[in-house]
Parts: sequence; C-alpha cells; structure tokens
Amino acid sequence: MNNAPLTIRSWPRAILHLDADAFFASCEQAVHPELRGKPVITGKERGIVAAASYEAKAKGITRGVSLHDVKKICPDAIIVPSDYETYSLFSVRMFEILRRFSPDVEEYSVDEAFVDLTGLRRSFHGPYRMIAKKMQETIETELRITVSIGVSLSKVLAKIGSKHNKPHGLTIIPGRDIHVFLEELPVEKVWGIGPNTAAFLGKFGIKTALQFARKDEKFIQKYLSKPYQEIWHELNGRSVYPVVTESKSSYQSISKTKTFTPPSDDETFVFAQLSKNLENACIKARRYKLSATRLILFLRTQEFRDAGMEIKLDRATSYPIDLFGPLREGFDQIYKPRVLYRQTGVVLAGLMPETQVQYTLFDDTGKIERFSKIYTAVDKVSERFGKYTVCHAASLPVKLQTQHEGERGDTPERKNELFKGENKRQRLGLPVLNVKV
DNA sequence: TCTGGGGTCCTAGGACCC
DNA sequence: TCTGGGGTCCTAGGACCC
Repeated sequence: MNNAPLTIRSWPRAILHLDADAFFASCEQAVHPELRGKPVITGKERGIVAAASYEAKAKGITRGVSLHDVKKICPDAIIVPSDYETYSLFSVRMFEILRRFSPDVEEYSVDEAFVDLTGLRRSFHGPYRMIAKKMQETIETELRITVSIGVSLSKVLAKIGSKHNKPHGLTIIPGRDIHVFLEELPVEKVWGIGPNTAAFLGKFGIKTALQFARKDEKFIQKYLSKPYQEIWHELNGRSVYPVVTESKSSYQSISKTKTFTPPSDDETFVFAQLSKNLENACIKARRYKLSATRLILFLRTQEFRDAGMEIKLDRATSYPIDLFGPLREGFDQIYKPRVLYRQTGVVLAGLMPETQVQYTLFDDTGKIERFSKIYTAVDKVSERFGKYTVCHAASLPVKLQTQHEGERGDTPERKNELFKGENKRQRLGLPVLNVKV
C-alpha cells in the first residue's frame, strides 16, 4: 500500500533527538526528593528491573535483572512499583517544553522525541547547539530530570548522537564529522538494524556503521530491502525520515497480553486471563471508536512455545459479548490440559472506524443497539469508579484474585506540587506556555 | 539479556480477474 | 488442454522499535 519510492528530503536538515535518562527512575527521584542520589529501581510489580537510576546502574544493575538478584548485587536499592500515570505526566510536560521551541515535535515514545530544528537558527540568533542546550536546561530545571540530546542531519544520526553521551549529554554531529561517530560503532547499534541484519552484513565483512555507510549504492540496492536502504541514506547524512508531528489517532491493531507468575494449568484461570485481555482490548478499541474484523488469541507455555489462532469475524465489533463465543471456541482448540501456561494474549486486528461498520440483513440491529448502550454505560462507570468496576463473569476469577492481592488500582495519585490536581484525563487540556528567548 | 507489553512496516506468494 | 501477460487484493511471517 505505502509503496512510495524512497525519497530524500531537502537538505541539509537539522534533526534533534532527545532521550530522557533512566526515565522511570528519574521521575521517581523528581517526585520524591528523598530518593535523589540513591539507587532507585522501578518494576516492583513485575519482579524484574524496568528502569534503574544511574546510582543503581553504577552498582551493576541493568534492565531485566530479577529483583531477587538486585537485593544481592545492591542491598540498599530502593525498589518501587512503576507508576505509569506519573511518568506520562512528565512525558506530556517534556513535549510541551519542546514545542515552545519548535512546532515540529514528534512524540516518539514516552521518553523520546524528535524535533526538526531546520531553519531555527535565525529566530534564535544562535547555533543549533545553543538551541539544544536551552531545551535541555529548561527541561532539567522545570522537571528535575535529565535528558540527553543529539543533533545531526537525519533521525538515525541524531539518535546516534543522543546515545553517544549519557546521561546529560549533548552531542552535535556535523556532516564533516559523521565518520568519526560511525567508525567505532558496531552496525547493530544503528537504529533499525537488528541482530539478523547485522549477521547478514557480517557475511560481507561489514562490522561497523562506517563500513556500512561507505558501501556503494549498487551493493545496497542489490542486497537490501527498502528499510535498510533508507538507513543507509540517513547514515550518510541524507534525511529520509520526516519528523511526524501529528499525534497518533488510530491503530492497525490493538493487543493485550498478560504474564502471570506462577504459571498455571488451571483451565478456568487461564481462560479468565484471556477473557480479561479481551475486555481490555475492547475498552481501548471503543475509546478510539474502532471495531475489529479479526480476533487473534494465543497462549504461551512455560517453555515459551506459542499456540495461537486467528478468527475472522463476520461483523466488525468492539463488544466482548460478541467475541466470547469465538474466543471460547478458539481457546478450546489450542488449550491443552496439564500444560503450564505463563501468558495469554489477545489481538484485535483488521480495525475499522466504528462508523463504517456494515450490517447485513441477518444482523439483529436492535440487539446491537442494546449492546452499544450497555457498553457506553460500562465505559462511563469505569471512567468514574475505575477499571473493572463492572466486568464479565468469565473474567471474574482474575478480578477476585487481584483484589485479594491488593493490586494497585487506577486511582489517580497526586504526589507532587508539579502535578497538583492533574490526572490523566485532565492532562490533555494543559495550557501551553509561551516562551520568549 | 533466555523473555514485559505494545506496536509498525515490508515482502513474498497465493487467489482471483481480464 | 495448455499457454501468455498483466493487474489487484489479501495474508503470513519476518524484522525491528521502545
């Protein structure tokens, strides 16, 4: 569909990439000053390290380490559960600050952004380094977290820059210095090149990013597909990837998965997990006014073997009640008794806008309308009183269990004068502050 | 990184049509 | 019955990202 030929954008461009340092842990330290300077780890709810503060990293803690091991490596580590609501508020604030400098801000992930600075030197009366420095200072003083920045001719190079010096780094890679930064960089560290492609390139003697960038175009076109041709151009300072300003408004697919410990072979429990996945995915679909035409479900065993199946729906829907039948049928086909499962998952795919759903003569439109009313009401209740105030009976075993464990609910927590009185729903309406420079 | 949770895009190949 | 050429749509699966 999107088979547009590769185009190189006008150049030279000035692209900035910003990456927050140890984001989750930094947010915790910003909100709780008593944690500053201490080894802080988030991910308590999962049992493995989600983020580690630089103090913790210095003691040898890395992402993914089990909390059990953390206590051995670093007994004084402070372990807290991840608080996504707060991190997301920091994230919004961070993007807001960037937009004071340029309207061309891409919110790439919760802790990363690209900004197109091309042409801004004039209005800021100074070099790109100065603009970047100012952005960094503003974020660091207002939010009390640190960020690392890279500025170069393309997104791929800007990313290399922001990673070059962390934390609190600011790296400019001008065209004439590109080779300096690529020389020592293993090719698999380049954004978009994974272990598979790195292994393939290795067969041609390409080990570093510079060796890859220096290959001639004929070679690139003969052996590599479009994404890698694009990366090749970007590494050579020719911008291909634009900074995408529009915020995400739609989805190709919506998935919900859940890993549970310990693994279980209890059929009712495993199905309840799946059923909760389905309810969550449907809630999200309804929030974006999307309906699914395909339902994918899968189970993962303790040995990481997946069993899954895809079901085509004869009518697009976002109501669990339409989907429990197919879900159960699919489940019965892939579930094996006496096998230990550790994860379930659901994907809603083939999404289309709710308004475009076609009904056939055989659909009971009266019934559909009633479902619509019921779920509108359910969504309202959830919004006011928290998720899962109302849930389907099939998901009940999970709900009861998590209540028993005292799982943290969705109650908005206000922890800091930084976000006094704000919660997720309000944050979208935050005023945008203007800055004079 | 022996393994969280949520996504995207691209390509090849089959089905079907003229 | 076999043979061409050309196009579209859809899907499965690979590869990567944070």
